[in-house]
Amino acid sequence: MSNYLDSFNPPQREAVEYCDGPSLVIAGAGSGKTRVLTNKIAYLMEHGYEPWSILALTFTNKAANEMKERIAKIVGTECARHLWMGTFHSIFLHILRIEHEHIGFSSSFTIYDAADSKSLVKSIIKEMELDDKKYKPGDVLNNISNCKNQLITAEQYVNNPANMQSDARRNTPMLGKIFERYCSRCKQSDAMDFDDILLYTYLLFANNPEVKDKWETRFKYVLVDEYQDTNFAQHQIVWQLTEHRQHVCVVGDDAQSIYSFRGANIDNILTFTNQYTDAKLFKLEQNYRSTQNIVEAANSLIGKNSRQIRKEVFSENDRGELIHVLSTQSDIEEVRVVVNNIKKLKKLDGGEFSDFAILYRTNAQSRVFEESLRKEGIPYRIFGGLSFYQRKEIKDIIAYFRLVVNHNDEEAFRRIINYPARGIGQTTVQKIVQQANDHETSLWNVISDPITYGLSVNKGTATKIQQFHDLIEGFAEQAAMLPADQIGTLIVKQSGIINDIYQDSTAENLARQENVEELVNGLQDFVQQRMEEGNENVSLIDYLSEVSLLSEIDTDKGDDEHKVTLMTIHSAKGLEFGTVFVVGMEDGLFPSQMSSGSPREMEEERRLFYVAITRAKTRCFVSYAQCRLRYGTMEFGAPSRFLSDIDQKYLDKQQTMASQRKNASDDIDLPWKRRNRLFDDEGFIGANRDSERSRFSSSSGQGYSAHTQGYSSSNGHSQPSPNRQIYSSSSSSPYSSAPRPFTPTVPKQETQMPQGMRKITKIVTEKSKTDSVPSTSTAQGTLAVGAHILHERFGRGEVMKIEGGGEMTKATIQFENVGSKQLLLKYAKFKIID
DNA sequence: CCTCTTAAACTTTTT
DNA sequence: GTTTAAGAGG
Repeated sequence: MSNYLDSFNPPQREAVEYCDGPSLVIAGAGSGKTRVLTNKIAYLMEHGYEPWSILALTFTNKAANEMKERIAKIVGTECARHLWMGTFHSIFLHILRIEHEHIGFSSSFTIYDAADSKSLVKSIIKEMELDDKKYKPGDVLNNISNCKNQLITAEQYVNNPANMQSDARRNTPMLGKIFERYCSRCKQSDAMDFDDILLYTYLLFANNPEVKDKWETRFKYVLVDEYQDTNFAQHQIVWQLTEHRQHVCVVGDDAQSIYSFRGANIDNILTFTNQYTDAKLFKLEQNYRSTQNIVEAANSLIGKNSRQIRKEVFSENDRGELIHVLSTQSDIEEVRVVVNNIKKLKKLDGGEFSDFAILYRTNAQSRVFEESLRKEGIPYRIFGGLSFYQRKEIKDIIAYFRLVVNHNDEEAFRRIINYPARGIGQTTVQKIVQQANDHETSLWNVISDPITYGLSVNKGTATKIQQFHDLIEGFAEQAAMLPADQIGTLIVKQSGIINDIYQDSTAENLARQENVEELVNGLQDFVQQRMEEGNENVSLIDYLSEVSLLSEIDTDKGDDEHKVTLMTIHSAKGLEFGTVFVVGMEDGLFPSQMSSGSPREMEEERRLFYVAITRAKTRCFVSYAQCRLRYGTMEFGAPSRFLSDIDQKYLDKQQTMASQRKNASDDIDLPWKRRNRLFDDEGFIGANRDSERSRFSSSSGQGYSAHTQGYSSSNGHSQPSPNRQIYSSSSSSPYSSAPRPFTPTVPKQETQMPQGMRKITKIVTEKSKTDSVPSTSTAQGTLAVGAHILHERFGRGEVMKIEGGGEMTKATIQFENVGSKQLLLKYAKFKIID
């Protein structure tokens, strides 16, 4: 018997060792859930289960990776590598690719992200000439998503009279039709959205018993983490895979179910023992993370919910401090108080900034904190909001990758058909879509064979389309042979994206350049890592499969970095911090206005607050502001009702600002200067407030770099990881950028251009030289470089450059009074002088 | 066909 | 206050 089990408490140990039948582990916050899960997997492997016969499902890649690492420490890297461990989406995507022919997709189908889905719904609504006030794309998409999570196909939906009636009642009778079209369009595009991954997995198993048997036989034991967040589809898939052997262990905490908006059904965990009738129930109730005060306060809060599995979470840690409630006048003041507390506590405890987290309900709240932290020179990392892969330039490149891998991908096609601008506009795209719809085929097929599909465009446009077609086709040929990083680099260079992004060095473009470099570095890391692991799957499609399911928190590597963490409560789940600030505790914000409708939703919000509080190990602050700026207008809010849900004996209601100022002299970290500023700033609240904000935002042009900082964290620290060193400084890639230290207040590095960038600029100029036309004819005669012109609006100017040909000919003109402008000669109104 | 300006919509939470 | 959609002008 292994001795590592000795360190477990009795229920933990029982949960690890019980492997004969289904089990449900209810794991209170901080009760060592992950430790139980990882050790159970190790235990299984010691008891005859081969690693590849164990399936462990999580909700985030981060959780999966973390678990994998921890298991590797117990059983060794080699062994751990063969485990089937990952998110529901990534595991089943993998299986779907293997079994693609059973579901009518090619093996290289692509994934639509939320934006793609929305864009497709939008175009369908437009094509059907429906009113987008009545059919809001977001709502429609939600409907579709909910159906899929309930395993309802479009076909079933329209064939169910009940649905048709309720849609008619709600004055949206065409919902079913949109749903159908949406699905057929996805299929036409050989693409799946997130929900499809689960739906098609279920259908694959349901309709192909031999396939189901194969996988059910392979997975001799199935474990699921965060079971409270599974939706019906996920629940059913787990059932499909465990029906016969019933070797399943699910772990979760009903009190932390916070994803019902995404279809998560708390009933899955509440009624688990109904479906698996022999299931054993284990309760992990000892919290090892937090102080007694925090645990008991959280208990008193969650006790206000009605639907839950009874349990008594307790802590044997110190009693600890009370939960501090901070009342502030305004959002600005809230920020100041929180930031000051961080500085004060950091000094007091001598800990790291990484011990602190600021948690909020909505991403929009992060901004003011970000600005203040930057101003104070406090390092921070921020999650959510615009994730790396949602940035325009990144999405554009990914769209190229997708179209190269899957020519039928409609959303990728639409995104890049005219990026970089190649003179194929809306009208042309509309024509292509029209023909594709009429012939029930993909956009790509239409441009591959325009004559057969009756695509009528003028000759110039036809040539441009053909060129685009050949460009993608050319990439595809090479993609078949090259690893992802090489073909990726090739695409970035030859698609013209580089020309577009590196043509000038505005602050915005510099940030985009950094992001593109980061993506290319990521590509190289991806290939490198897989090669090192002996994994041969390093093609573009392998890369896409991975990144399309990545979220930002997953890509974060630098946990050990000394930075304050800013994130939504949702993304904080599973994490812990010494000191936690839960901010914006006001009715309407938290609980959110949207969830005031039903008690069910209100209970979910309460669970969310429970999650927030239980992230804290030693200290928890909760703050609210009496007024805050939202949607650009001032809003006044009452303290969150949840504050009164906590037993008041656990709360320390701190003084208001007025009395705090009186006592400020007692405060070791409020020197005169700052106290003065507090008074000064007080005057700003109101009239001058806007000027303060604009001062912030004017610096936020450079703020972009701070944001990027978060991503390049992996190559931003003073001691670069060995991995990074090899790849980012290699001369084989022109993308290398020097690691940049954290410089919160230093403006742009205009003066010093990174080596790599100069190189690229050179490539660009060389290229545009060879492409450029020395002179061109206009109605007025021949226009050549060096010619002087008189423009109707801009006045006198000199022609500096002429590029492009035919209708697309552009001239760069240096005007005497208004500077340099690019003019499309077809439209520009000017006369040639001399 | 492109780009700049202006108007409207927007904020839950995310794989 | 911010981002995106539609509209005008070149």
